Amino acid sequence: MLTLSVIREKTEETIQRLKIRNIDADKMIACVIESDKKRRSLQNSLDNLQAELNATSRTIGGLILSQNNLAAEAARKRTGELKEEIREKSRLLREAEDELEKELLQIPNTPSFMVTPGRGAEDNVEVRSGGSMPQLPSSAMPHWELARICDIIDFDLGNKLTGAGFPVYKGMGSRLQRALINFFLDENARAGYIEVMPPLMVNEESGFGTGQLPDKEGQMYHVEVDNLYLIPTAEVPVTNIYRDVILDAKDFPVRNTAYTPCFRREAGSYGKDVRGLNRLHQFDKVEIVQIQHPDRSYETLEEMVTHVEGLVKKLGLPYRIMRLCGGDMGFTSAMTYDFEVFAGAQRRWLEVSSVSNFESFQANRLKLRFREEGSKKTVLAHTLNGSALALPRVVAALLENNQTGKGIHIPEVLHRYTGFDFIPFLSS
RNA sequence: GGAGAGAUGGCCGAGCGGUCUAAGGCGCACGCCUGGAGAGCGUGUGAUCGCCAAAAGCGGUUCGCGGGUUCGAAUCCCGCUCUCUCCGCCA
Repeated sequence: MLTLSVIREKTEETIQRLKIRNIDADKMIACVIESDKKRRSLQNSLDNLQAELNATSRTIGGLILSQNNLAAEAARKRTGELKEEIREKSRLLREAEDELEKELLQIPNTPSFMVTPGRGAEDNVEVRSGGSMPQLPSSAMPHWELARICDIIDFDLGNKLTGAGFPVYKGMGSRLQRALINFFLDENARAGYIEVMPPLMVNEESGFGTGQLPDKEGQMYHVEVDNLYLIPTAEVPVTNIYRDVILDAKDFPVRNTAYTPCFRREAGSYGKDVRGLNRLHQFDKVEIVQIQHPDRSYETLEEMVTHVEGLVKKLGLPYRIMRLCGGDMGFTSAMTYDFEVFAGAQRRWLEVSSVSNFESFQANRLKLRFREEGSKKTVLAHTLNGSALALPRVVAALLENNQTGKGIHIPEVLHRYTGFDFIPFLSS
């Protein structure tokens, strides 16, 4: 949610930034300004009525004690009138507040001026790339075939237990998952991120804090009896650790990393996009989160991108880093870099990480603030997060790119975690 | 799941219809004292909204959350949430 005072004070800048998303910002912002004016005027007159009521009430006790019954009665009558007016004004104020909130919630985050305007994925900007493209024979198999003939991932079995998009990892496949999770967590810890293990379900407040609620509840699994949501990403519980928190400037940067399964309904997805590991309802991901001073959040974003790039490099995967254009960015982000790795058999780029700066958009919902040294004023912090990394597509690319006629080579950095360096095809 | 107790400022804790503008303590900040520190003494001490260009100042809200009673609620009534204790169940 954008901050009202910023919309009020930097109206033109806000509109210009929103236009990077290719949306009609003028009307949205004009509406908000109008509603805010209305709200403030109501608030002001309500405050005055309350002040008079308080003052009058305070005199009544004294008047009764001094036996001034006539004056006491008059004062009583006045408070009665005031209360009636207050009731009405409060109702109007609440309506105005609800209206304003509704309008504010519909406005996406303002992209940074560094973000390129654009409509969709075709306008994204490739920032850099690395790794070498695999040279595979035409007989190379996609990962779902490889997973089957190595017997490391069983999609049909998952289908039986739960449904499509819930694979069962077996044997070396299961071990590979664990290895990747531990590798990522260790690398993140070395870079200064403190590991946390959050709950996998969150309440409504948390869903609201990071921007999944309202409006995007269709993407989350909802446990109705207890009104809890299965997390779509560790971003939700980890960032919400800092909901309603006031930090000191010297606490920055706050860095956390967490491994969690992630649950996404992915309603409406179909076709080759969802083949094999390309899109799942449950998948594993290691997330990094930072809370940073507004002056330094973009440096931090670059630092996080470099860190994620290091992970991809160590795994030896061919990658490219895209800076998303305005039209392709998520609702809550001010700037996002996507990491894509190339899966050699499918000959497709697969997104494995998304690293974003949310500026104060989430912090405003979370009421996540900080105080400058020696200052009394609270200021909204900036939140950032990124995948480091999401597993399924990494596994897809590893399997496809490292296949030989006999099995799959495991990258060197993982050997100490897997305990093996090669997954052989089963002799049929 | 059953029974009981409770939720007060950064923390502990008093208050049980007007003097709450929330006692007292701890913590923290500043000042005095000191060669320096400590002790001691003094002063201050949250969040949030509005008025104001801003600061200062003034006003509103805030004693778990939401309603109600009352001229007036931390205090009385109703509902909800959470915590603790005991019992039950259980990895």
